[in-house]
Amino acid sequence: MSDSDLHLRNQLCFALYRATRLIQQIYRPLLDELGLTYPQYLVMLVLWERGTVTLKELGAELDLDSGTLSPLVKRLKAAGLVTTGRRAEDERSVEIALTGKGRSLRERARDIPAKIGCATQMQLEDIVALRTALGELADSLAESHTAMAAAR
Amino acid sequence: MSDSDLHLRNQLCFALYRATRLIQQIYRPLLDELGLTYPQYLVMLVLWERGTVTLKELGAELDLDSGTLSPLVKRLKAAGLVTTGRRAEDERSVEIALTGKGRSLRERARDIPAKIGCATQMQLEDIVALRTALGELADSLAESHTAMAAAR
DNA sequence: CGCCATTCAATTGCGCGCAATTAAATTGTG
DNA sequence: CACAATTTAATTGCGCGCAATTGAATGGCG
Repeated sequence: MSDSDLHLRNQLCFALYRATRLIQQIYRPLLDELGLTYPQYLVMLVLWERGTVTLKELGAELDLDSGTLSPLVKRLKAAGLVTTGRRAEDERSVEIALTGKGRSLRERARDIPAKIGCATQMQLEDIVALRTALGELADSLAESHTAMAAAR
Repeated sequence: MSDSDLHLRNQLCFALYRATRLIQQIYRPLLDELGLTYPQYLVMLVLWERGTVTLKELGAELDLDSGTLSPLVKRLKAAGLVTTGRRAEDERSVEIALTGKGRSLRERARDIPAKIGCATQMQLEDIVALRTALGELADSLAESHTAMAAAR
């Protein structure tokens, strides 16, 4: 344990924070053309995979809660990309479904990953390795977090 | 280029986004004890290294602009951790300096990196490798971004 | 020197993230 | 069945991030 641990550039967390914001700046002009923000794009990715999801499932997939997702989905709805409605079997749940417009937006998003990959200047295998390492880190952090929450 | 590129879990960007938010959730209870948010903590790290910085230098270090930093510094000032003032040689610049209270807060922050390291469940060498990879990614993204901005 | 361009910070507006609260529907239990 | 506990969303409030605008100080150039 040394003082160097408190140096900004020695912190994994700052490296994550910086890389995350920089990569979102690469996405921004591409997503602007689709009229989406980055979190909205993530929601659309889930919908393009599944067609229909509940808000709760969306939250589990993205690690986000209703405080973030409710207003976000409301904006997607206002943009005509999704419809929402309570589930008949359980009226607590909200189901979110793609509209035709929402589904067709996927075509215009198709070339985004390639453009991003280009900006990273990385080999595909390095990207995959980094993604895998980050996924494992996130999983153990999620575990630590729920363990700490349970201890309270 | 296949459709799988549009799958959420195949995106490096989502792995970054998720890991960043999860690690900040580990920081939160620790920083709550110091009365800091995570971005405020980053600013304090820079100040603990340098003692005094201008807003511009702070922005260069953290990749943040005055729209984010001005109100953030105002809150640190309200908390009695820093003082601010215009530089005599150039009245456009704002200099931010630690107060005694701000400097002494460092003692209470000293054990945070170790606690975070613990939560990651990673070996130190793996953490360093990941941090290095993220730094390189961020650097090439920053380069792509300025290149694209210049093209406009 | 006079004037225009540049630099630097502050402000405004908007969309997240997230904690905390509220409200409604459902489930579990006596 | 009645009633308490749980689940699910929506809302409120606050602090970022970031684009865009504004205003003041400085630098450059004729």
